[in-house]
Amino acid sequence: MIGLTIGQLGKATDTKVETVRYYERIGLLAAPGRTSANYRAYGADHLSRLSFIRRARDLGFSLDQVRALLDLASDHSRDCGSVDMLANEHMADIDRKLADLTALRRELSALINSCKGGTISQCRIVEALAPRG
Amino acid sequence: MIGLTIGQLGKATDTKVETVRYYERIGLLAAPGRTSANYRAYGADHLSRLSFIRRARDLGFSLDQVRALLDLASDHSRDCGSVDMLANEHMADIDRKLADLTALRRELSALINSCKGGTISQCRIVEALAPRG
DNA sequence: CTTGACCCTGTAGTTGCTACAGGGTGCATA
DNA sequence: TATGCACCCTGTAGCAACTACAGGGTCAAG
Repeated sequence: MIGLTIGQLGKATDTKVETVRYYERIGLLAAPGRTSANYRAYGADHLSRLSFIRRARDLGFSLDQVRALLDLASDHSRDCGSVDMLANEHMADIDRKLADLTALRRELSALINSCKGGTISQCRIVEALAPRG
Repeated sequence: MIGLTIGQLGKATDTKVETVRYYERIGLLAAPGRTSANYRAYGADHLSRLSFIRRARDLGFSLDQVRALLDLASDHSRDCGSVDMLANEHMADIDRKLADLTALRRELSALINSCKGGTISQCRIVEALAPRG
């Protein structure tokens, strides 16, 4: 028990206080002990777990994926294949998003290049958006 | 007045019925007339406006951006520079997201490659996520 | 002893829908 | 005529992942 306040924990993990409480509410972070004034008092275990959560979130894992990762990580004797699988699935997600965004970018870029100025009534962007407008 | 039902309008624009009603609720699509049975009856103007909305959404514009585009597009004599600006801002957003995702992909890829199998306790992925875990 | 920064709970807002529940309508068919 | 089915209506609650209050209590410094 090192007795961090919620604000200190937040600062240490770059997490807003409300977010920490939110993680507690949804059962991702265990409820800590309380001081006599009913303040949350966090220990080293909370700090490391929240660090894990934030790092995984930064890498784009959903809260559900983070939960799964935490479950997997807690069993040290388990084969790490399942962790690898989760990471690879997430990688595939990212690749899909990249492809989508790239296609979008191309289309929007073509649209923007088609605009040669003038008034809205001649604007190719507006025209392209509303084919029968 | 061509008298489309909400279902027909939805089919024509590839929009779910609930989504059409949602657009009406938030004031993006004008409330149409009603039949004697209180069914919504849409006209050509609704069809073209909803087409515009859906196309812009497909291109990744937010509803707020769509609203702005619709406002701009309604004034035909206006210079189209403002439309161009909005499109360019959106393009910049896309580029930022692309850069973020690419960085993420690189980081995650490095993480995945570091895993050489074995148990969780030796797993570099878990290790990298929880530096002091 | 007061000011300000922190803490507490609980609830509602954000974005863009989606999914009911609990009803009414319209058309075809037996 | 009844009955079934697909469609329509309103209103509300849910999703992710927070964020932002409102309306209070606590604590340390000056």
